[in-house]
Amino acid sequence: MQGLVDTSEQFLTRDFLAGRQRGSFVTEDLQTLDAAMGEPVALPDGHRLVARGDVLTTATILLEGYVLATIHRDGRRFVVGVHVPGNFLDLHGFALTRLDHDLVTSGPVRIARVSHDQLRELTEARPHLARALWFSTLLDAAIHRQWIRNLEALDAPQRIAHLFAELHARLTMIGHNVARTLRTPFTQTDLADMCGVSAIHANRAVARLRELGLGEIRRGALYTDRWDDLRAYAGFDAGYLYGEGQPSR
Amino acid sequence: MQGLVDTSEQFLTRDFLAGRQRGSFVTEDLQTLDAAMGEPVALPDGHRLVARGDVLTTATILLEGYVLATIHRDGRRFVVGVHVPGNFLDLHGFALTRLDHDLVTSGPVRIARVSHDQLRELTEARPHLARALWFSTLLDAAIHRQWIRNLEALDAPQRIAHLFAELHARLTMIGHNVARTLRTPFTQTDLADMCGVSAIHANRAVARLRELGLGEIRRGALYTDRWDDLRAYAGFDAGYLYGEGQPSR
DNA sequence: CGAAAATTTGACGACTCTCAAGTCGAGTGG
DNA sequence: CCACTCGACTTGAGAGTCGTCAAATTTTCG
Repeated sequence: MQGLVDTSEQFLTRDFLAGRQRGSFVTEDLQTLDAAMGEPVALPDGHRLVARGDVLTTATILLEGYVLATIHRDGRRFVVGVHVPGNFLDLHGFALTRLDHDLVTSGPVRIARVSHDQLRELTEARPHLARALWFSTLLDAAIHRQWIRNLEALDAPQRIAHLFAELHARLTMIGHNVARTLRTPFTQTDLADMCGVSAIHANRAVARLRELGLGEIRRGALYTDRWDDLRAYAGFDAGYLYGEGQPSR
Repeated sequence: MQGLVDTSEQFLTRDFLAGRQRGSFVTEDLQTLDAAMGEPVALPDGHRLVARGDVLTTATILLEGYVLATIHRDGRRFVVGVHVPGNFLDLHGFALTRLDHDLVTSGPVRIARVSHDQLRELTEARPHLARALWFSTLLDAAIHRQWIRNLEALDAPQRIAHLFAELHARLTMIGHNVARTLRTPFTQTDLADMCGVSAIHANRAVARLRELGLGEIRRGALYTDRWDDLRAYAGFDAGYLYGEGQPSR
């Protein structure tokens, strides 16, 4: 039934900027980038791809799975970002040399790498590609800003709802089917660290969403058929994701 | 006494990436960028330079003063970033076309603009300049990540302390003298909106810092001679600002 | 001086944290 | 198949942080 024709690895960059207005970014740029990438690599859960302060010489694209950006302090972990397939994980390190955070897999993951040297050549030869790569890092920044707003504006149940609403939108952009079930490898502790609350309180927040009938979260998966209500509850507005639909207002 | 020789406007980009490892970014690039910029413009307090969703055709550098990045929701304002002189305010709009947030002056401000068209020419002709501009937006993102961590990890007094510690570091990089007094135009309501707490609670947090002897905040200005203690209290680590000193760990 | 804005204080309730204990679930060895 | 075990999840209680409402005080500025 499946596997007769496997196109999933035909283009490593298939999901890169998928669902976005790629603008003057042409197929040829994508193919060139694709050709520069190394072989896909599989990594297990909990693998640290990059540590804060490491000097980077390659950039990594996420093909499958989830990766968390974390900052540690006094033994506690704080999650400052989530990557989904199609994201360059450490492209910030191309210009910054080092990252200010760790990158850790959440669940099994597949990635592919491209060297900074090749990236430098490609970007100098292809302005559109350079623009697209820049664009993708600005997208990260826009998501960061939304997370800041969420932490400033929302309580715990709303933050968790917003997180899943965002993942729903981002995964939809890359063609995942998340109509009624959004599966993730996240434990409630992971959710807590992403939302800036204690694990115990995250549990109560999950219970609250269940009470409200907005969704049921079990072992990382959110089951719901009320996405609109969930989004409204979280104050979710997809503008900041710069999807190819309408502008942000 | 003043004004005999005014060098402050000789280079509009004087503070751009000042204090950072500008790397292969050469003086010639700076001068070229400088030449492309329009005349400086003065703006009053509370002026909105850019509204969320506006289609941008220019980029703006901040010459003097402070500008807040804000997101609004249900009539409430949330501050997601602060700009100091030398920052490009809306460079994200160069690749994104629109911004996901508003940019509003806090106190009197001076800016200068450069058109996207000129910027496009410059960046395509000068890879180093393109890299430097990209770098500066990644710096914004790194600051965003730190703010996320702060909101996740710190209580109100610590958040305010961290904010001033960050401003101290950023202003020092561009040569401001903030040895014992850091002046800002921020009201306690501004501080509250930056830290994700109510204005009343921000007031209590300010009082707490005074009680602890870490500093006195009056009309936006922080008076202290205990910067080290303030930084320790806030868990401040300058690595994320990518100053030209040491790496982030 | 007088109006408006900013700051301060008090009271009470809501949200969230920590400590402690108990339950559930998947995988292991007998 | 059952007992065991470890991690994840759940629940309860008490305390700390923070939000809101209300009102007083101080500062700014026309």
